[in-house]
Amino acid sequence: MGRQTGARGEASRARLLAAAARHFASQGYHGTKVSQIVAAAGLTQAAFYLYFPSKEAIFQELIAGFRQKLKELADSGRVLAGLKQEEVPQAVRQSLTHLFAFLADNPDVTRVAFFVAPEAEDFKREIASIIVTNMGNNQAAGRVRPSLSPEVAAECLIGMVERLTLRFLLTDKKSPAELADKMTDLFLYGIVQR
Amino acid sequence: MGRQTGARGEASRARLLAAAARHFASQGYHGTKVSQIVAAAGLTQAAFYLYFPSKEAIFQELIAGFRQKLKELADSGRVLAGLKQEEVPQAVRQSLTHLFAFLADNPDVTRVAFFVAPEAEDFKREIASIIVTNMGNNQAAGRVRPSLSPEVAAECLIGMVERLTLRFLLTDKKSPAELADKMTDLFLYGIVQR
Amino acid sequence: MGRQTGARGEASRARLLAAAARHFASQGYHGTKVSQIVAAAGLTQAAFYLYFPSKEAIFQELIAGFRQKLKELADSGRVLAGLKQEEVPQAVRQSLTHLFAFLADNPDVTRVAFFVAPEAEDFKREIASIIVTNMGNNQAAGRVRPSLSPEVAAECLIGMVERLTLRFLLTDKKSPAELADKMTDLFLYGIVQR
Amino acid sequence: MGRQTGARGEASRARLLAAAARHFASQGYHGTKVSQIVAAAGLTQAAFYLYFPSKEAIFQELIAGFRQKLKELADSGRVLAGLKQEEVPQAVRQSLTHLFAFLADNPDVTRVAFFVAPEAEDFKREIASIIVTNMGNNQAAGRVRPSLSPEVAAECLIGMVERLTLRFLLTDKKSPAELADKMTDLFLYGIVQR
DNA sequence: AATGAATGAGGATTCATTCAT
DNA sequence: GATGAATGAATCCTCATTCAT
Repeated sequence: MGRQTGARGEASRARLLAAAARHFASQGYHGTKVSQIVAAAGLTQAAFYLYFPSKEAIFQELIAGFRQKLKELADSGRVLAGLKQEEVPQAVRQSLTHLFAFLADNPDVTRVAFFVAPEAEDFKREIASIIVTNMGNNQAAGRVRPSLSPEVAAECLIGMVERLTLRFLLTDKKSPAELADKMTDLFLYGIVQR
Repeated sequence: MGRQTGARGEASRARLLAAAARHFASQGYHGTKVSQIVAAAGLTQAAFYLYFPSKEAIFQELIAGFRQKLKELADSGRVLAGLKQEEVPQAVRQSLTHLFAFLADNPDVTRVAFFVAPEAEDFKREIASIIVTNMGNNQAAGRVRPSLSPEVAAECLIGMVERLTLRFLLTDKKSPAELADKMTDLFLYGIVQR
Repeated sequence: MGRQTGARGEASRARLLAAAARHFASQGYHGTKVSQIVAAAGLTQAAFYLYFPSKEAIFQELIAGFRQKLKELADSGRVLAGLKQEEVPQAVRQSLTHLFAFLADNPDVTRVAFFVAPEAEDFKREIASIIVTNMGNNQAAGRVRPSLSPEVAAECLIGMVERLTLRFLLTDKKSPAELADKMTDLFLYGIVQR
Repeated sequence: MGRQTGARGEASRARLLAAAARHFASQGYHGTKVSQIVAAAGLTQAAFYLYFPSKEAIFQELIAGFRQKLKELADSGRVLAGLKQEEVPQAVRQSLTHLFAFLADNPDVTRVAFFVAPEAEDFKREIASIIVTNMGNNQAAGRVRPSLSPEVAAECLIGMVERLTLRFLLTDKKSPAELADKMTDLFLYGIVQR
């Protein structure tokens, strides 16, 4: 809990974080016991408290960095307004690819931050409001249909990402690029054949 | 566990279920204590076990009926294939309205069954596979664009419902009809201005 | 921790209090483990928390009543000023007899409230200030030598009671009456032969 | 545990002792953590065990020297018997002045040895028995009133010193000389106006 | 139909102490 | 002369569950 410098301590700390992510992801916060985390990290319970002041603290640390990064990625839709009509799909596809790639890289933390943290809902609302702003701008720029509600569209976007991530990404069923491709197609043009 | 007949006992049982739904919805399974449920129902802890064999059991009972009903609603997209092209939007809108209305009627149980139950994921997969089938049929009937993946579209549909429910329905921000309307527009035609 | 009515619960509660007093008295607060208290009371640890919200709480409850009673007894020196000179010794003797009798009746709690509680010092200061007031009055009434400092005399009085209690009363070496008698002689007239 | 020679080690050891005294004095034995002692001494916990075999050991070392010195001071009442009646007050006053001065010089250790050590009681009994002997001699020599019990008088003396020390000396409210003066007056002549 | 009283099993956290470096 | 890292053994407290009444 202080200033460990040695590589040995750093490694133990990292093992604890990884083990915690794994367990929190699959069993939730209350379902995860400190005893399980330390067992998975090959340490004793007392050692846990050398690196984290509490179970709550390791949980928070796990999602803190993730959140920051995700907010940045959510903001990538910002640029659409400046593009030509025909460049839009490619830009959306790329943003989503980056997003999915990041999530696929951190599967456990993604689960924790998205689905198990009690603050997940607040977090998603923050993300949503970023998207709402961008969606509004894109609407004003004539890139998005005027009949749509930016608030609703933003939530739908998040909902789609959420489910696709859980269903195809974290299960290694589809690659980030493929998923981004399919989702872009649906989100931009809808399902109806015209 | 099932031979209570008197009206008094039935009422107590119902109070326990309602209290449990409220608490599970807002604090999750592990976060909800049997002591809280009985306190909210005006009974003692021992009385709880007169009506339910365990905490787990009351939880399951809470979501059982909900699941059945929801599967029926999910299947309402089945009819699309038989419709004329111009009747599709209205039919989708109506299905979603019914769905949202049902969810809005059971806000606590919706939260529990959708967001707190660990089996929620399995349940959603069941729902998804129903939708996949219907989506495939609609695609074959030329109602749905052939480039779309039914699996992906089904998950997206669920994700949208999920987020909109959580965000606008359970918070009384939008009516079932309004939400169905906006979502239909987006899901059928996408966001892009053509 | 709620409203137990039954005689059974009341008895368990009383056993816990008695056991706690015994252990706190001989081993101090930190030295006493909840496990020891419940073992002595013939209960399990969980039962402890049926009656007291915490170890700290049972400790406080133990000394609360004791303090109140003791403050009353400390104030009994008040009446001296109205007495004739030759009645003073008898009055002091009687006050001390009552005091010692009370302490002897509650040996464990006396030890706890006087010697193990961290707030014991504050408590003694309260007692001291009551005595200081009375001592001052008695001085003004010509019953107490003017050269004495009431503050110092009050503390000395407390110190004497403390040591005599610990040494002779709680060990059953002297009766309250005998102790009061000897202490009165010393406190009133000092040790010097004239 | 005793072969440190260097000045550096000696200084660390001294810092540990001083820090321990401070903490034991204000928080008691169980309330003081080894981690607090070493933090106050600017060392790590492992270093503690370079100088002391255990927490208990540093505690004992702290009070050992103090006890020896105090027993000598307690014995200073011995000489009264040889004095003329009019020299007695001055001699008592001087003894007490020395005693109080010593205590004031070692405030932390005084608190520890007098009020926190569990063996403090045994120690005080030793002191008491020295005083009893001297008091008996002084009684036989006609310096002390024959009606007094030496045992009781000795305990009262200790009780007075205890409280006055805690209340006025360790709080810097009165000087050793002043305290000795007031206490002598009271102890020799009592409170009653004749 | 319900309660007062109790429990077993565990859960997070703390602390004195150790040891390789 | 000192440290980083780790541990074993407790400790307080919680909770779902039981049972005699």
